[in-house]
Amino acid sequence: MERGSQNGAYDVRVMTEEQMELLRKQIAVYAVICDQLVSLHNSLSSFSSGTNSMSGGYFDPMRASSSAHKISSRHRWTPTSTQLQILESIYEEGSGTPNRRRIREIATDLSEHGQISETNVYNWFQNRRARSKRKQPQTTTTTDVAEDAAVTTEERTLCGDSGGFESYKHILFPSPDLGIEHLLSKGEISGEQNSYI
Amino acid sequence: MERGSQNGAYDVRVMTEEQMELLRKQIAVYAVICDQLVSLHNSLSSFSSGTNSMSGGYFDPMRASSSAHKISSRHRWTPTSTQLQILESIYEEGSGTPNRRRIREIATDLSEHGQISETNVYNWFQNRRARSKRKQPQTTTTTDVAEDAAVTTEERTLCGDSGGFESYKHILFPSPDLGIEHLLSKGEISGEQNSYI
DNA sequence: GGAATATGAATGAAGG
DNA sequence: CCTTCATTCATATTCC
Repeated sequence: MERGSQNGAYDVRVMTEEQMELLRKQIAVYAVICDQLVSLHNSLSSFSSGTNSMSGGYFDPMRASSSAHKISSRHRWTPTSTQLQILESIYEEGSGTPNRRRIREIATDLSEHGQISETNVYNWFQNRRARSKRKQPQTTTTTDVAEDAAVTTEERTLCGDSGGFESYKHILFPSPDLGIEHLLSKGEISGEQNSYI
Repeated sequence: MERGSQNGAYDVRVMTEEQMELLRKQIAVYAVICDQLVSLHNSLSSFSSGTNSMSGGYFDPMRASSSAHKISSRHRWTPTSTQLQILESIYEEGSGTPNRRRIREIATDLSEHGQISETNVYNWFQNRRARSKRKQPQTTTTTDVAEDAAVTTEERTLCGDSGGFESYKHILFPSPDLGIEHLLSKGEISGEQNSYI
């Protein structure tokens, strides 16, 4: 890493005051964003549930951050976040079937970011493709259910669409990096708060 | 090709289910980010000010973030009693491995008694089988369990406070569109070598 | 109210 | 490729 370790023994303090300040501002920005999102979430839940109040109300933290994920992880390989990002990128690139050569490349590349083997990469692509393909054949035109709320079935299920979010690259939300000055503009942000810290 | 392209028929709803799901995911992502930021903030304040941590007045992270974990939650399908009975019957029937066609049949059949998808049926059989298999050999010897006890849950290293701010190395500020899947899937934000700064 | 349990769902890996 | 299994996670429920 480029973060100067050549400092010698003194690695304790790695941030300057300005950096610290910057960090605080960023924290504040995220706090604002989060606040807005909470509001949004609230409106969203009340909106989506519509007739059937209970089911639409809660959402899925989906293993967001609760488990610290064991260190040893003896059996199953689990891609690190960096690896996952890279893999997703490659997958998105469209080069549908990475051949053996490509697999090897990718594995070598990813090994920079954590333990990985070619088999892992291979399996990952296999599974990824299969999962994408296995979109639910039941067309998700579930819009009709809303009117029919008379039935006592409290479970307005959402069907198992899950997993098919390979195309979420286009997101509706602004990147915090972009929104930062806008959100904080009232303050006096000096112009160099761009890159993290 | 024909996969759900006829969505256009229903335009009353501005968001499709997928978009909604996407939004939920993003909200969850921001929740995670915000949570990390709060931790970071805490470390920061306790470090720098020491005397008066709250006075800085940068913002109050408002515990919303901790609750933000709960912010989203996707509803989980639950079979109705009728559905469960039918499923059990089919399972008992001995046709142990319902293939794709069978699954589809069952799903169609069960949809008469409540919302259900093929994936639900599939998962149900998978889980049912696995659980049956595990229950059986459980009766006898339990002597072997202790062999590899080294891997307990290991406290969450997420907030390695101690020194305070140097722990920011483990906190990254992912761009939401990039970090979405790994944040949502594993939440292993800490401990990995994420390159930033 | 928190631990223990049951269970739906996600996913890496194996087999064919 | 496709299917299946094993493992793990997250949530809902229940019990103390």
